[in-house]
Order: sequence, then C-alpha cells, then structure tokens
Amino acid sequence: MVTIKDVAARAGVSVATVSRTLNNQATVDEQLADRVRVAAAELGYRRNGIARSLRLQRADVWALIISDIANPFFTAIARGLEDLAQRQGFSVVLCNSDEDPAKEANYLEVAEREQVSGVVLSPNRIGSDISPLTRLGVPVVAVDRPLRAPVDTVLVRSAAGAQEATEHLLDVGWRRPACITGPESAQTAIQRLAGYRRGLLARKRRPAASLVRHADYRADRAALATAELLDGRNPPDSFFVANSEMALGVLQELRSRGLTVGEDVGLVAFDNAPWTAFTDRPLSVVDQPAYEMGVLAGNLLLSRLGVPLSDRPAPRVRRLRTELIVRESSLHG
Amino acid sequence: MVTIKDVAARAGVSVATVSRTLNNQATVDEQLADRVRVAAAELGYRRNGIARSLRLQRADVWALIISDIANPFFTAIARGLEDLAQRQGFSVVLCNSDEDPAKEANYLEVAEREQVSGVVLSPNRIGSDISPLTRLGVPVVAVDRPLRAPVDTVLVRSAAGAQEATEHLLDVGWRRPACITGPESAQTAIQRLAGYRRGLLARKRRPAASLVRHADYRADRAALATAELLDGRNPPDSFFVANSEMALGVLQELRSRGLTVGEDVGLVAFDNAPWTAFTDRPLSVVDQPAYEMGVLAGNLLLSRLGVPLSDRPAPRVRRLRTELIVRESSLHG
DNA sequence: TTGTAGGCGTTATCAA
DNA sequence: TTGATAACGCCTACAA
Repeated sequence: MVTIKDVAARAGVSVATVSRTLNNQATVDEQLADRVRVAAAELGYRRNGIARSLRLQRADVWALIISDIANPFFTAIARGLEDLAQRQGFSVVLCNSDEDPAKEANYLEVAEREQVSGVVLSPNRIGSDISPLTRLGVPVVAVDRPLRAPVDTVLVRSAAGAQEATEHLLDVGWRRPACITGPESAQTAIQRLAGYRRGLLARKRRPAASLVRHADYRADRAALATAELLDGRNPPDSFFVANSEMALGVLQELRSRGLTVGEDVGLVAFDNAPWTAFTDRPLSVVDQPAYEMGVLAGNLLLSRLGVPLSDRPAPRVRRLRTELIVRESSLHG
Repeated sequence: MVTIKDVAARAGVSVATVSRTLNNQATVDEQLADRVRVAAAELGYRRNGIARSLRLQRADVWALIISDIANPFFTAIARGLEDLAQRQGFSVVLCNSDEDPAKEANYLEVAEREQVSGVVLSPNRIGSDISPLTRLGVPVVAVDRPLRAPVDTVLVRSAAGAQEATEHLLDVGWRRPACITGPESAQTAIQRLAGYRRGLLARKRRPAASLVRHADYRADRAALATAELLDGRNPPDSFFVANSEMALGVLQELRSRGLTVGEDVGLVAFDNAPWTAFTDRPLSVVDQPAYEMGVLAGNLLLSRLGVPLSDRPAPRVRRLRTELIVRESSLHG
C-alpha cells in the first residue's frame, strides 16, 4: 500500500505537506504542491479512508437503512438521497433491514462502528433504538415512518392522500369503496385507513367496518381480502388499496372473477410503481414524492453535520404532499 | 466514546487483556474475562470498527455495487448475497452505480478506501477498472455481466433461456416471433438475441433482421420498437422480449392497438418480476435465479478470503440455468 | 510556509 | 497468563 509517507519521500517533503496538499489547504507553496501531486500520481497513491476516519472520528459516508430494498418506493428514496450526497461529497451505503428488527439493529451497529457521518432510516418499529448513534452525535433522519426518539423526520401526508383518493372514487360515481390497508402495526397503514374514513365522511357516507381489511401490505393477503369483501353481504363496488403490492393481489382476484377495473369495479392504489401505468387498465394511483423525500432527508442530515450537539436545532418533522394521478382504473363504467 | 482503555481501567487489567477477552481468545483467565465483560457492559463499550480495521487492514464488510437498484433482478441478488454474508459474520453495503460509469468508479474507490474485504460487482462495462482492488488482494466477483479482468464470475445462461423461450413460442403455434433485446453494448442483450436466433434455427425458421430490435432495456423504447415491428411489411405474430421493463412497453403498445396477449399475440419476456404474474394475461417469463446468484457470488468471495494471493485458485466462471415459466401470455389463441 | 511529533482505538509481538 | 508497547495511516497542533 502506498502511504503519504511514500509520497513524501518521493516528493522530498514531509508528510504534513503531503497531507495539506491532498486536502487542498491553501498554505502550501504551489511548487511543492505540484511535486506532491506528481509523486502521488506516479506512485498510484490512494488515500486510506480508514486511517483518515480514525483520526477525524468520522467518515464521509452516510448510511441509508431501508426496510425493504425490493420496494420501488424505497429505492426512489435511495436515489434522491444519493444524488444529493454525491453533490456534497458524501457516499451513501445502503443497508437492507428487510423488515427484520434484528437486521436493522445489526446495521445500526455497523453504522456506529464504521463511524458514518449520518444515518437515514426507515424504521421497522417506532421504538427502534438509535440511542447509540445519537449519543455519539451522529444525526439520524427517519423517513416514511416515525420514530419515538426525537429526530428529524420526513413523512408523507398519507391520510390526506388516502382521503383524496377516496373522495375521487365517490366523485366519479362509485358508491361503496372498500379499503384494504396494511398491518395495524404500521403507522402508514393506520394513516391511510384514517384518510379513507375521512374521505367517506366528507362525502356524507358512513364508514363501515365491514368494508375494511388489514392485509399486511402483501399481494396474496390482499387477494384474500378482496375475495372476502366481494363475497360479503353488501359487497363494495370499488377499492382504495394502501400500496401497490396489494393492488397486484386485488387485480388478480378481480380478474379471476371476470371483473374489469375501471368498468365493473373502481380502484385507486397508493404508490406510483413503474408497472402501474402499464396494466390493463392503467391504475389510478396516489403518487408519493419518494425521490424528494430522499433529497429532503439528506438536507436535514446536512443541516446538522458539523454543528455541535449543544446548538443543534430542535427535531423537525416534514410532511410531504402526495399527488393523485387519475388513470383508468378509477373510471366509472 | 468508551474505549478499551476505559474498560481496562474499570476492570483493573491491561488493554491487552480486554482486547483478548473481547475477541474470545482462549488464553484469558475466566475470572479476569468476566470482570472485563462486566466492565464493558457497565460502560456501554462498543468496539470501534475503524480502529480495528486500521490495525487489521480489513473490515468485515462486503460491498455490492449494482448497476440499477430499481431492478428487482439486482435486488434479489442483493438478498442472496446478504443472507449468506450475515451467516458468515459479514455485513453488506449496497452501492448503486445507476448504470453510470463515474458513479461506479466512485464506489469502487470507496470500497478500496474503506478496506472492505470483498466486492461483488455488476459492471457497467466489460472494461470497468478493478485493478486497484485486485492489486490490494481484495477479491472481486462479477455478477450478471462479465469483466475483461480475470475474476470469479456468476452469469446466467441467457442464450439458452432465450432459445428455450423462442422454441416455446414456435412450439405452441406462433409462426413469426420478433425479438426485442437490449443495447448492443450489453453482453446479456447480445446473448439473448443469439439465443433467439438459435431457437428459430432449431425449429427450421430463418432468422430475419427485420424482426429484431435493440431497445435499451427501457419501456418506452420497447413500445416504439413494437409499433415499428407491427407496422412493418411482414409483422410478427409474437414477441420475445429481453427484460421485464421492456415487456411493460410492449404490453402498452399492444393494448393501445386492442391486441390481447396470449390470444392475438404471443409474448415471453426475461425476468420473473413480481408484477408479471398479475398482469392480464399473466406473463410467460424466463426466470433468472437471481437469489442463488447472490449466494454463489458470496461463496466465491468466501473461498478467496484469507487465502494468500499467491495460492488462490484460478478465476472461475459459473453459469446458472434459467427456468421457463409458462403462464398465459404465450398461449396461442 | 514547512516539518516534527503525538495520538485517534485496536491488535499483536515480545517479555515478564 | 498478563502487561507494556509498537504499529496501522492519517491529520494537526506546535515549533521552527
């Protein structure tokens, strides 16, 4: 391995001068600096980030710990965060907690051990323990899901989005929208259900528990829920579905019954997943500003970096608006 | 920050003893070891991975540099790699090169700087420069795409899969399958085209250049290509599509013309993306063993770790089989 | 403006 | 079995 010592020897200067040159400190004579740069290039010197981190007590790396890497919503957040980070000279490493608290805890530890400068986390549970990080002054930003601990947070206005979707279904002529939402353990699922209820109320309908199902955010559970609803005594004529994964299951069940969405049945789903625009019929969706959430999370991180713990601003919670994209699945036949 | 020094002081032993204890070296008296563990727990000691890495000249971390984080194929590889890594005591950090050679180069540098123990890479280009890593003895495994450099490689038998798909189309009764493949710069695209040709030949058909399009692996380009093909003088009656993203575009164009897949037109696509089972009609696909590829890549990494450069085995190339999953889109009306 | 030297937290060598 | 100590590569007072 080539070290600054080797470079110093070759350039005929001290290691201090090499270090200063490589870090663009102004106090180095241009001549010397040039010699250093040449020597470094000739030797193929690469800075040892580990040694630097040990000395500086921080790495120019952010960790993004996401709960489900296969979910396009989270990968879009990753893109947003990364684009910002790159512009600011940070690298982002992604860790996939896979909705598993143990994996999440492991990556939280990795982040701590490797002295990353900041962490963006979509926590598995509201009680996820980030104290080891915050105690060290490493800023943490929660995305998509809140954390009990007082940290900067980026959420989407799930309830408002759900309400808008529900009202839309009613406004175009559907009369009995059902709601298939996520597990009761998920804040987002609860919010979306609440929004659905508010939408009904706003249009003078009585929410009925018989039209609501919790389905784990998974396709097959949603298919089951759909079957149940349709076989019920007073079946729905349309569906508000709390994520795109579940929409897949709903679509499957509807098709197996020969029901066409946007004609026999209305449908609006959360998440503007890439495939939703291409199904037959294209899905009306509630688009979440995932990319922007990543950027915003990064900015929140930035605003705390290098600021001493004592005079850091109070935690901020930002709630971003969703956008209803009306395509064909919500059309009233 | 609590260091082993603090722990040593509290336990009334030397730092050496603390280090030995924490690393489970047998040579420590049980009594002392207990005192150390108690002290460490009381103080909330956490090992500093940076310092450890500096000393050991390696980190128990692998880097997975993938070319497109939004692609379910790559995220499945990530899952496989990670599951194996976790079992072996390694953590995996994911880096998204986003098909951008500059980003890839950056993450390759990050991997080097942070002294990861191994790198799994789906290279943007066959010529991606990994020499800084290999020179340091850091094992690199290429997945999905080959590298000019001599490294362990995990590929899928793309050509065989494409051939099987094409033969299947012909066998069920389609007579003029077209091929929409990826950019000529992509090995996988070339392989899949070659397989398509072989499939035709195997069934005594003459491949026609007029039935082949290169479409960048993107949906909109594939839609265009589909339109072109359909408007041609001697239009195809079916399609072999080289990835699922493009299948989306093909589907869209077909629908806009009132054509139903599995009835008016045949279709088989590469990639068993989650949504492909749920479209109307469900897609017949060529399933790639992505998860297994991740596991295999990890095993190749493992087999080189700790083995001195001099007596490492020659690079190995593993080619995994695809599986044709026949659903409805390839049915002949 | 440049150089010397100390230390970041660990592990490993060598004596005791 | 234990402890003192020297690295690992870098940055930055401090001194010159």
